[in-house]
This record gives sequence, C-alpha cells and structure tokens, in this order.
Amino acid sequence: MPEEAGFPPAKRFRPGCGPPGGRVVMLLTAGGGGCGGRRQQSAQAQPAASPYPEAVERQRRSLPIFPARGQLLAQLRNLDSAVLIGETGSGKTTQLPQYLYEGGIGRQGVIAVTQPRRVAAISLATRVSDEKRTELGKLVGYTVRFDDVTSEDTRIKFLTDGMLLREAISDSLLRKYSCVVLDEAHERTVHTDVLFGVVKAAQKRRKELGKLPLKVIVMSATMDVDLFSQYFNGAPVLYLEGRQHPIQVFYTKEPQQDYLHAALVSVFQIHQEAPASQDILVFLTGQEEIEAMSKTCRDIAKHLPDGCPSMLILPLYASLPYAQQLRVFQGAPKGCRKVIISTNIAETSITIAGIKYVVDTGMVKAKKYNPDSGLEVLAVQRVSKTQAWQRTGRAGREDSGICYRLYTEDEFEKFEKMTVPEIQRCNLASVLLQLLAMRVPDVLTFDFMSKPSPDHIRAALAQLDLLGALEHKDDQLSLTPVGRKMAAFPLEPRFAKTILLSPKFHCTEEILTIVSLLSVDSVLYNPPSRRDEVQAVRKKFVSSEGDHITLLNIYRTFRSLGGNKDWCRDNFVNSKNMTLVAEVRAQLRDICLKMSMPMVSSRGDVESVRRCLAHSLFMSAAELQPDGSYVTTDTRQPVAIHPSSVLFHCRPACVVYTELLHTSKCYMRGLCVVDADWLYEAAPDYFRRKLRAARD
DNA sequence: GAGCACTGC
Repeated sequence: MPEEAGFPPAKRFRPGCGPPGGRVVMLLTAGGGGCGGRRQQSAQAQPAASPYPEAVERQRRSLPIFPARGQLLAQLRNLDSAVLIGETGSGKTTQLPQYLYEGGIGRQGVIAVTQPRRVAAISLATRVSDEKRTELGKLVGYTVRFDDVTSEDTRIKFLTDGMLLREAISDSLLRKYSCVVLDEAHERTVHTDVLFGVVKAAQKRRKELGKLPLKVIVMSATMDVDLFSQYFNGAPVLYLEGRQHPIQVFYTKEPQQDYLHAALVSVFQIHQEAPASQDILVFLTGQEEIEAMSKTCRDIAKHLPDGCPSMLILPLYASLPYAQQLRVFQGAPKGCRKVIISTNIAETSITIAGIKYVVDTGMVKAKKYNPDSGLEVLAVQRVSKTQAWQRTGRAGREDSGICYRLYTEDEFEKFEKMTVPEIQRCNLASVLLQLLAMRVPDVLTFDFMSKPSPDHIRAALAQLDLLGALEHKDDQLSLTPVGRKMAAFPLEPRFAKTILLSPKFHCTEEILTIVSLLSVDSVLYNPPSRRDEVQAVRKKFVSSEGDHITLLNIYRTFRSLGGNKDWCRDNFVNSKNMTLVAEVRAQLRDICLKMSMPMVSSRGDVESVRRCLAHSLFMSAAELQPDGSYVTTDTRQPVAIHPSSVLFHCRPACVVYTELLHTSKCYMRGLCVVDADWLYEAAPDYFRRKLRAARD
C-alpha cells in the first residue's frame, strides 16, 4: 500500500452492488444476491464467434441474466416502459434483445437497441448475429453513420443514439419499431437525453392514434435510476445482478496538494510490491499531463533496484494515433508490468483487460458552456461520484481489484452525486434545430428529462434566428425552408448554413472540403517532441489568409497525390482522420445533390471562399484594437489568437473564428481573415443593432 | 503572447 499518500485500511465493495432504491423488482439470477459471483468469465470478454452451436448456447445459458429470462419476459410483455439495471457482465445488452425477439416482440416491428458509440453498436450486432447463427445484416444488423448493415429481414437493430435521432426527423413516431431499448442511459449523452423525450412522445402519440404500441426499455449500469423511472410515468425498475468482482478501495488520509506527485508515488509503491503480471491504470486529465508523467515514469523506471520488475509505460488519449492506442491491448513481455496513463477515455470508451490496480486522481478535464457568452470553458475539475465509481470498476473486470483514490473519504463525500448531463452544458442549437425539424410543437416546453435553463434555450434559438432558420407565426415557432434544409445536414447549424450559402459565392466544392475538415478531429498531427520539424514541413501549406485556407491547401495536395499514406506520415497529417474527411465530404455532397444544389468550384479564387465564411460566421468575428489585442464584435469580449493557429504571429485587422475556447485565456481557434465590410453586408440589421447598443 | 477532456449525426 502506498504509504506516502497515507492510505488507511481498505473498504471492500462491489461497484453497483447494494440495494437499489425506489420501486424495484429483484430478478432471480444465478449469483443469488451475495457479493462475488461464482463464475469467472465475463460476457464482454468472451471471444465473439464459436463454430460449435452447443458452445454458444452453453455460453448464453451461463450468463447471469439467463435464469431471469422467463420472469423478465413476463414482466416486459405487459409493460409499456421499464427501467433495467444490469451490472457489468450481466449479459443484458446481448441477451435482452434476443429474449424480446424470441418472445415475439419483434414480430410486428423492429427492435432498436441504441448505443452512445459506433464501435459498440457494430461489435454488439456482430456478436448477437453470431449467437443467432445468422449472417450479419439479416436478422441482426446495425446502422451507424457511413455504414448501414441492415435489410428487410432485420428484426434486431443496433444503432447509435444519434442515428435513431436522425431517423426520427423523417418519422417522429418511429413507426418501424415495436420496441426501443436505450442502452447506457446512465451516460446521459445529449443524443440519449433527446431520445428520451422523442420516444416518450412517440409512445404517447401512437397510443392516441391506436397504432402499434411502442415499448421503451431504458438500460442503465448504475443504481440512480429514480429519474428514469419517474420520467417514464413511474416505470418499474428491474434489477439484474452482474459479475463484477470485489474491489478494495483505499482513500488517502490527508487531502493531496499535488495529485500528479501522489499518482507517481502510488504507481511506484504498487510497482515495488505487486507481482509483475498485474497492470495499473492511472486516470489523469489531459495529453500534456499524461506525456509528462509518462516521461517521468520512464526515467524513474530506469533506476529501479535490482529484482524489481520492468515497466511498460503506455499513454492513452483520444488524439493519440490509432496504432499507439492499440498498444494498450497488447500484453506486456513476461516479467514486465503495463502502466497505462489515461484520460477518461478509459472510463467508458476503451476497456482494457487485465487491470488489477486503478489509481484515480479524482480530476477530469471537462467542458462547461456559458449560454450568455456562448463561451466554452475547458477546465480541470473534480469528478462526480458516479464517475469515480466507474473508474474504480475498471479494476474488477476479470478478477478482484484494488483502487487507490488520491483524495480523502470526506472529499469524496463532497463530490457531486452525478455528472451534470451533457444537455445542460452544451450549445443547444443543433438539438433545437432537430426538434423543430420533427415539428415538436413547442421547444421551450419540450419534455426534457433534465431541463436546460430557459436562458440556455433562448440563446440557442437566438443563434438559429440569426442563421435565418426560424419563423414565428401566431406565437408558433417553426423552421423556414432554409432551416429545414439545414436540419438535413449532420452538422452544426452554422456549418450547414455555410454550405447553403456557398452557391452564391460559387465555392461549394471548397466549402464542402472546409466544413468536412472542421467536423472531424484535426487532421494535423503535432507530436510535441518534433515541433520544429512539424513547423518546417507545414510551411508549404500555410496561408496568410488563415487556418481554413491552410486546411484547404493540405486537403488539395492530399487529393492530388491520391490520398497517399506515406505522404501523410511525412507531412504530419493524421491519415485516419484524413480518410474520414473524404467520407464526410462525400456524404455532405450527396445531401447537396439531393437538394439540387449546383456543384461549383471557385477554382483558385480563395477570396470568394473567405467571403462565404464571413457571411455565415459573422456572429463569430473579432477586430484588432489599437493596442494590438482583439475583441469580439458581438459582446466586446477580449480574445486572443490561439497558439495553434497559423495566424498566431500575425495581426490581421478582422477575422472570423470557428471556436472560442477559454483555458488560461479566451482563445479563438480556426481563424479566417475577412474584410470588415463583408461582415456588415452579411447582416446589416444585426450590426446596426450592435452599434446602437454600443452607443446607448 | 504560448496550448487542445470525450462522443456523435
């Protein structure tokens, strides 16, 4: 046990174990109420396909959910809505859809199972179609962006929650579905949260119209499901035990001033005491921290006493190139310990086998949104209790585990109970555009499970209004024809508007490229250790007109060379993201063609591209002040050019930006040099109002 | 003058 951090004796617990509150039906399971299930295998860790049907069947029958099958189906058959708590490894996600189908619920319509992430939707569909011994895309299929593997025969369909939401735009009653299972509901992504409201409304409306009832099942891995139950008219809560292994939790005796130092000490204490085969997972907040800690660990590991096992230090964060991310899944050489130093990506998105120890700093970098200023603040903050438990649970996936919390138990008690749902801390413009496209009667009173504040909603409506998407008629809010077209694009409303404006400036081809580049993770790869090299190589693409034009140059060169991977490596371009850009671009171009938009190119004329950006991003502009600083044109907020911008060392008189980010300062990211006159031309009324407001 | 948690359509 690390002594310097001062850990008192451990507390034993099972994540998710304990009596659930509220109206709960305990379902009969094999584990039978005690802690520490009898079986050692885990549902998700099983190999996907088995050539032997009996083996597949035996495996299915061995899952904790199996003994509850009859009871579960009997309950669900009679319910409109239900909440199902299933612990990790209970088998709920793979088995429940099959039970529903076998119970005849898929006979009159498709069973939809939503997932927050693409990879989960794809791998679950693959797994379940294997279990049913059918070809993927027949009985069992999946739909995610760019990839629809379903057919007329499909009865069980896994899809991302965002995808079901998009389907709801063309059919808000979700007519093709007999049942919607909302999985991972505890994560409370914006898409899941909007879907709660959409399925609830569809369920009610279908009942009123005497149509096929819509069954809604909300699945959560955590206990705090009262909100779900209340929201769905007091839906019963069904509780299913899982196969999580016991985990010992240690808190520090004293609060830690320096969580990085405490993490470092803990890692090496564990390293000196535990067998080399037991891996460690450390949660930190961001790339810079993780790289620095990795380097320090490697340096220290070189000077360890004889007899101490060696250490394989693996950083893990989303912007790390894919090949390097994959290294965390490979086993360490014999006699060597894996130490994975990760962001919260390892909390939910990436599951690593063989983790025995979790070191939780209790910190996370997360975005907050201020609707008044439209400002996103990215700040290091405390995790919530549910997040801390999620991290702890990562230690007990295959066997019992140990979690060191680098904070005191008193501190933990003061953590927020739950992470604030994303819908209350993001820009709502996209969400409201989608709801309006579904012809929701009144977005201001829409039945959100956790309501965003009225100011928050009004700010988003104001933004949509500026983009020309809204129509007010007899106190009713609806979409203009432009607004309706905007909703067809899988983009932020302002970028959809940029595309719709582009024919006027004869630069649709260029704008499609730029918008695609903006809507995926950066194609620029910036390894901190090779900064000078990166700068030298990138020079040939840099445009004095800003980041958008620079990106356009990079994409053009990439295409002219036929999408060459070697070129990407040599030019510090992330080839995976670049390939994705091409896919996004093709999808957006398709949507344009369906709208009969003319496909025009401005050829070499980048001024028209900049004019187009000025006309759609006029509300995100900043002007140079006499003292060399910048202020935004809308709220006179002092801002600075982000160091990642190609204009970082320049002083253009007027720019539009694609993002404001508050870290140590308020930074503009993604800049384009524009003419102040263009902005005024784009929205004369808006700027006249601003001028008047400034005078008063 | 110096920096970017994580998804998704």
